[in-house]
Amino acid sequence: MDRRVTKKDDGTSGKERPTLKTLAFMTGLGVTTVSRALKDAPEIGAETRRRVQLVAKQIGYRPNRAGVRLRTGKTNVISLVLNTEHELMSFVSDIIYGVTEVIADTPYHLIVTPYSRSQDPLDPVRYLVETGSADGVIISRAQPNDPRARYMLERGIPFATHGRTDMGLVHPYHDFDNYAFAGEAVRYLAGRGRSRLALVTPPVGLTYHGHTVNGFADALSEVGASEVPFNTVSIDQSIEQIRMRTAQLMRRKDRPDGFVSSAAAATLAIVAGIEDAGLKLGRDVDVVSKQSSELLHLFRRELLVVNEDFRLAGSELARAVLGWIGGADPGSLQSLSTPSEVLAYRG
Amino acid sequence: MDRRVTKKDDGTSGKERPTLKTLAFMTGLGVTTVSRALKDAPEIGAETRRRVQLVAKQIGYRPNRAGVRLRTGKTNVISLVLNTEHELMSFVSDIIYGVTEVIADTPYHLIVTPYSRSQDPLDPVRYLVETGSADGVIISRAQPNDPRARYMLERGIPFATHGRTDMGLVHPYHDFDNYAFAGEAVRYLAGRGRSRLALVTPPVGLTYHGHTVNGFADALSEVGASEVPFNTVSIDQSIEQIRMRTAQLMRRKDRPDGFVSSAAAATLAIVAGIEDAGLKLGRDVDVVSKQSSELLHLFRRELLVVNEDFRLAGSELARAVLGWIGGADPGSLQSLSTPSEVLAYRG
DNA sequence: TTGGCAATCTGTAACGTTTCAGTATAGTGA
DNA sequence: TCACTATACTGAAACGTTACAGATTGCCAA
Repeated sequence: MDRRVTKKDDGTSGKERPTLKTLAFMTGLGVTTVSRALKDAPEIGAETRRRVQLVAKQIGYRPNRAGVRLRTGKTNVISLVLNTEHELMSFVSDIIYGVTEVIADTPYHLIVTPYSRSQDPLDPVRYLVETGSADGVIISRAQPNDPRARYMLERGIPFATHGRTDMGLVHPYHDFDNYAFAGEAVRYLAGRGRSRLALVTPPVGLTYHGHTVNGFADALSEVGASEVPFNTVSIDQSIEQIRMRTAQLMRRKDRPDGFVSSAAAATLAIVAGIEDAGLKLGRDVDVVSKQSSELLHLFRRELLVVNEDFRLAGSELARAVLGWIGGADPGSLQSLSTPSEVLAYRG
Repeated sequence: MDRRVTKKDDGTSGKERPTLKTLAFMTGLGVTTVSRALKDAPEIGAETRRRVQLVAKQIGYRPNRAGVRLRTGKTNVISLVLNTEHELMSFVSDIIYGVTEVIADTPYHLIVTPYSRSQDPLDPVRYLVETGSADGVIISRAQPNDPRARYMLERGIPFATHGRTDMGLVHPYHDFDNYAFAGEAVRYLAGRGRSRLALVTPPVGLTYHGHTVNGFADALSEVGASEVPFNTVSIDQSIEQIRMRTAQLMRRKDRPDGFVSSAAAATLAIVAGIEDAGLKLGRDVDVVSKQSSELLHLFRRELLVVNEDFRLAGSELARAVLGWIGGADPGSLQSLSTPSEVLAYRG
C-alpha cells in the first residue's frame, strides 16, 4: 500500500502527518538544520533553534519512530519479560504501572514479552536481542546464576533484574530485602511467644529463595526458635497443594506454631489448611506474610503482614534501565527495598 | 552513532544481522526478488521461492521492523490501553496474558499504554492514532457513548472494546454477560430464601453498569424480591469506603439479606463490613460475587461465586483486533461470554 | 588585501523494506 | 522469420531520520 498523496511531498499537503520536510518547508530551512535544531545541537543559531521548535510545537510535530529506529537503531522501547504462569497476579499489574509511570514522559514505549512454562526463559530474551526489538530489558525471577543476565551482558544490551544474581557480574537490579523480611518475621513471631516456625519459601532456584531461607535460619538461631521443616511447599505451587500440605502438617503433633509466608496467595492457602486441621489463627498459630496489596487483613484480621511494593519495583527497574541506556554506571543502578515493620491489624 | 562496519554491506560481513541484501547476495538474486519470494508472490518461480526461503530460514533472517514500518506504515503493534488507577488487578494480568497468547505466533508486539485518573481517556488513544504507533488498539471500560470508539471509527483504526458501547455504531467487542450474571445471582439468592437484595454496582458511566442494574432489576421483579438501595457504593471505590458503607447499611433494621457484588475486591470489603456490623455470612446474609481468580472461597467458604475469565477476554479481544486488521467484518468480531452457574463451596 | 577561521547552514547518502516500472528470456502463433 | 506474450527476474525510488562532508558568510589577524 502506497500512501502518497502528492508526487513529492513539499510538506504542504496538510492532512498528512508533519515530518522534518514539512518543518523545513515551513521554516525555509534545510531538513538537516531542522533536525539539529530540534535536538538543541550547538551549531544552530539560537534564534533559528527557537523558531524551529516553536513551529514544531505549533503543528504538533512528532518524530517518526520508524525513521529514527531505522537510521539510528534506537527503538525507544523497553521490554518487560514475564512468565505467563508463575508471576504473581498483583506483580504483573503493579510492576507494569510502575514502569509506565517512569517512562510516561519519555519517548519510550513498554512492550510485554511473555514466555510460558515450557519455554527456556532465555528464549524471549534471545528474541529481543537478536531482533533488536528493545533498547532495554527488564526481567523478573532472577536466579543466582542467571543465563539471561549473562547473555545480555555479553551482548551489551542494557537490562535490569527484579531480584539479584550471584555470578560476580555487576548489573542493575531492584530487590526487596527478603533476608530482612524473613528475619523480622521470625523475631516478631518469637516476640509473640512462637518458637516452632515453618517457612513457606519462594520458588527454589530463584535468588530470593536463598535470601529468605538464610534470613529465616539466622533469625531462628538468634532468637533460639526452631524450624519445622516444610520444604515440600513453595509459593508457586497451586493453592490446593499448599492447602493440603499445610493441613497435613498441622495435624501432626510436632506442628509449627508460626508460619512465615513469602506471598499473599500462598498465605490464603496456608490459612485454609490451618483451619482444615481445626486450628485457629492467632490462637494456635500465627502467620506473618508478605503482601503487595492491602487485602490480607480483610481476609483474616489475625494475619501479620509485611508490605512489598511492586509498583515501586517497576519504577526502580525502569529508572535503572533508562539510566544504563543513558550511559550511567550499571553498578550505581542497584537498589534494595527495606521491608516495613510487621503490621498487625489495627482497629 | 553510525553502526556501519563496511562501507557498503554486501551481506558478507558475517556478524551483522542478515537483511534482504544479505539474502540477495547469498542467493545471487536481486533484493526485490528475495523480498517477493519470501512473501510467496506468484511471479516468482517455484524453485527460486523455495531456495530463498530455505536460505532465509538457515541464516535466521528476520525482517527489520523499522524498515517494514517505515515503508508500509504497518507497525505490527497492538496497544492495550489501561487505566492506571481503576483497573482490577487481576484484570490487567489476565488480559495481558490472554492477548499475548493470541499474538504469540504472529509478528505482533503488545505495547501497554496507560492513562491516569486525571487524564482524559481519549488522550492515550489520540496519541496512538496521531503518532501511528499501533495497527490496532484494545480499550477497556467501555461506555454507552464512548468518545474513544467514535474517534477510532472516524480515523479508521481497528480496535476492540472490553465491554459494549451503545451508540448505534458497530465495532468489535468482547463482553461478559453481566445482565445474565446479575439475574442468575438474584435467582440464586431467591432460591435460598433471600428477598431483600442489595447490588454493588460496577462504576457508574460504564456500559456494564447498566447491564448489571437491569439484570438485577428484571430478576428482582421476576422472583418477587425487593431491592435495598445501595447506590452510594460501586466497585471502584476504596476498600475502606465500601466496608464502612456496608457496615452502616447492615446496622439498619431494613438491612438486606443478600448482596450481589460485581467484583472480588469489593466483596472482601462487603464481607468485612457485614462482620463489622456483627452479622454472619451465610446465616444473616448471603453474598454472590463475580471473581476472576479462585480466591473467594478461601476467603469465606460461605461466599457464592461466579467466575469471569479475563484471560479469555484478552484472547477474544486480540483475535477481534487482528481479525479487523486482517480485513474481516467488524460486526462479526463481537463476542459475549456467558456466566457460569453460581458456585457454592464444595468440600 | 589575503588567508584563516568560527559560526551557521545544507545536500547527499544510508538505514531495510516494498512498490513501480521496467528488462531479458523463452515460448507461441502467423 | 517476425511480432507478441507470459514468465521470471531486476534497479531505482521512496518512506523519515541522522551522520558526514561540505558550503557560505562574516570577521579578524597578518
